[in-house]
Order: sequence, then structure tokens, then C-alpha cells
Amino acid sequence: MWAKALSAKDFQNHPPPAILHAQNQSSISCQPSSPPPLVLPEHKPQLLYFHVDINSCYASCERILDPSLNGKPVVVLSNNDGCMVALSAEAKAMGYRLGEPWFKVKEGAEARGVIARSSNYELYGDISNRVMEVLREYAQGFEQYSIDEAFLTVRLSTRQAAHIARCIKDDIARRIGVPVCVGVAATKTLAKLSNKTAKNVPHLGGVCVWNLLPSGRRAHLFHHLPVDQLWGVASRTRKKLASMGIISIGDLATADLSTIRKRFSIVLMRTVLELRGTSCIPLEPVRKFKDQLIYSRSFSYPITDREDMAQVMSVYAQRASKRLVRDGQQAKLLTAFCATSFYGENMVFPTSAVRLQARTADPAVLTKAALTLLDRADFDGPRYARAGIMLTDLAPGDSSIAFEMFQYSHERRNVASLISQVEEKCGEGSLGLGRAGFTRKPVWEMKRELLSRRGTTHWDELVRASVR
DNA sequence: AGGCCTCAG
DNA sequence: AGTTCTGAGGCCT
Repeated sequence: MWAKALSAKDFQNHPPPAILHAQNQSSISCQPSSPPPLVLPEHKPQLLYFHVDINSCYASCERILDPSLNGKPVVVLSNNDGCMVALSAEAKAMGYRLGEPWFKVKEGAEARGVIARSSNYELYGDISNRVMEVLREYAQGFEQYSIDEAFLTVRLSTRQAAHIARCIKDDIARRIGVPVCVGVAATKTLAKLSNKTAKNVPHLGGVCVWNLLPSGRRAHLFHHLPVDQLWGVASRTRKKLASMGIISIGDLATADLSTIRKRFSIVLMRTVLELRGTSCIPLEPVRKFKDQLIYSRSFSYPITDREDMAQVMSVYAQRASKRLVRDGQQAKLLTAFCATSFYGENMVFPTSAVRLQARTADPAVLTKAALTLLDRADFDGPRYARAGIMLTDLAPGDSSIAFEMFQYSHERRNVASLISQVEEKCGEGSLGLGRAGFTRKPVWEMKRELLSRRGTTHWDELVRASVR
């Protein structure tokens, strides 16, 4: 679709004269026409959004530790080695798709030289943190949007912005070792679109400043790209829009605002405004506390046995507890659930919600609550494929505070922190309460057969390099 | 307020 | 036979 939307020659022309540039800008943004500026528009400082994202993030991280993967098709698998969640450019070029189940393509892919890795979130998280640290150096406003994406705001002319964007890209490559693309525009939506353009048009060298694209190219993109290429527009909205004759991004940009508001939502209306150059999706402030916490996993083998499920619940509850403690939060409501395969005939999905006596992060209390699922689930027939624990009604809380009105006795004795101290000395999972205190890895634990090492965060998993 | 839908990465 | 996980936000009731 990008190939269709743009050919390389579209970008080989010189930018049009400034006056044409300015005219086109106003036709896109639908702003009232203002008197001609004294400076060329591209030299005038304005608030600009930068969108930076790591190219094929997980695959690029794997390459840091194992440079022999450079130039080869690399795919990274989801938890349980289920789907492909990241593909290197080479793997994409071979026609593999994000989200495809690995078992379907495994055989053929391996025969064609594709290299697969289980997802190593500890590695990706660490690399991500390092990248974000560098990005902050360049930003006035900053928002980490996901593990591999960030928005920056800077007050610059577009000419200066183009220079800074290149510096960012080079700096990240030099200091961290992963490739990034940068999109720059007056709104987040357009910055994201610019980033995508930077990724899909090699000629741009990984950097795209929306307002420095030749105006004809912008119009060309708007006209040829379908709406679901936009941030915030997916298949449902695409279909509904199509029924109204709105197919391309350009169609949406010129659609009637009040109709969009009425038939869709305020969200899509914002998208339309942002396409016209009016920024209305601000940088999100850093969210200190989450509203809910879910710990959910698929099993490597289906569970049919009550005692096995009891073990799963114990382990999951204690992992969820650990996250709560880490985030300095406590929960009031725990919902435990399990489910048979989503793809089977008659899916069953038993749940059990427990309102706790008081907010807590205590592993013993949460484990006991999670085990109530056993009374709700049928263990005569169903083959459970996954289970999880949802903690809601969260609030900040410190389990070491001693003068709460109500406290569980474990909390006074600080079981959670004791466990984490032991684990720090003896390793993750070395100590668990009740059924979570197994000595051998349980058989249902998710599959991660192709895991790389945690080479940047664990001393005993460091990578060796020989320098000649 | 809580369930459902949509979306994102 | 086997197909991710987590979180947010709007809309509706």
C-alpha cells in the first residue's frame, strides 16, 4: 500500500517555493487565512511533536546481544511461543505477518532461514529505558508512550526540527545500538503518520518532517492511504467509515466534524482535527498509579486437574502481589479467572470475584482469595488453556505502615518483603507460599524455548565479546 | 458504577 | 492439537 501510495520519485523533487508551501498548509489545516508571514514558514518556531519509535524493537534488541542476527530475518514470539510479535525488516519482506501463530509457519520459516526468539522482556525493558533516557535529553515535553515509542515536544522551526530529528536518530544508534525512526509534525496524529512515512519511504532516511514534505506528496499520501493507517482508527471504525464513503485519510480530514462527532465519538473527532493541524491530543502526564493490574498467562499444556489449578492460582496471585508491592499499590478487589481455548467449541470462562476486607498487597491474602476460583470451576471435562488474576480498585499503599485501622496479620510481619529479600539472595522463585513453593518447575509454565540471555541486567548472563 | 466495545503496541 | 498480554477510555445503561 505504501508502494502504491508513493514512489521513490515522489521524493526526488525539490521542495516547492515557500509561497506554494504556505498555501497548501492552509488548505490542509482549514485555518482562516492570515496575512503573509515575514519569515518563511519553515523557519518560524512553533510547537512541534516528535514521535520516535524503535524499528522492529524486539528484533533489534536481540541483535544487540547477537550481532550474527544482523541482516537475517528474525522473529520474536509472544509468551508461550505462540504468535510472532515482532519481525525484522527481512522477515517482513519474506511475507510474514505480525500476530501470525508460530506453529503455522514454523516449519517453512525455519527452512527459509528465519531465526526465532522467545520474548525476553527483561532485555527489551532495559534497552527501552536506555533509549528513553537519551530522548529526554532532547525534549522539552516528554511522554513515553509504550516500550518502544515516545512523544517529545520541542519549540523549533521545521528546519531546525529536521536537524534535531537526525541527531536523535544518530545518537540512539551510536549510544544504544538500535535503529529508530522519527516523525515530526504539529500534532501527535500527524507525527505518528510522519514516522510511518519515514519507515516506509527509504529515501527519507528514517526521518520525516511533515511540513517539509513537498505539498504534493502530502496530498498524495492523504489521498492514497486508507483511514486505518491512522493512530486510533482500526477495522471497526474503518468499516463504518467506508459505509459513509470515507475511505482515505484525506476523506476523513475533510469530513464534516459534527457528523463524525454524532456517528462516532469524540475520539475520532479529535483525529480529524489533528489531521487538519489542530493539536488536541496533549502529551499525557506521567501516570503514577495504574487503575488495575492483570496477571494472565496461557499454559504450555491444558489444565484439567483441580490441584494443578490450585498451584497456578497460588503462583499467579503471588506474582501479582509482587507487582503491587513493586508499584507501591494495594488492591481491594481480586477477580480470578480461567478459560478454555478461545478457539474451541464451547468455551467456558469461570470467574470468582473476592472483595477483600481491606486494601492489601499481601501474598497470603491474595493467594487465599484467588483459590476461591476452584469452587467456581468445573474440573470434569473442560481443558483450561489459560488463567489469570485481575486486581482492581487499586490505591497507593505502603504495607509497612503500622497504624492502619485494619491490617492482616501477615502484613504486620511483612511477608512480602521477606520473600523479596530471600529472592534477591537466592534468585527469582526460590521461595513461595504454600503451593507456590514448588521445588521443580511446574509442567504448565509457559513455553519459552528460544529465550536469549538477559545480557544487560544480570551479571551471570553477560555476553562475551572478543576484540581483535 | 459497571459492562461492553474499540483500540494500541 | 497447537492462536499474546496488558491497559486505557468512551459509550451505554
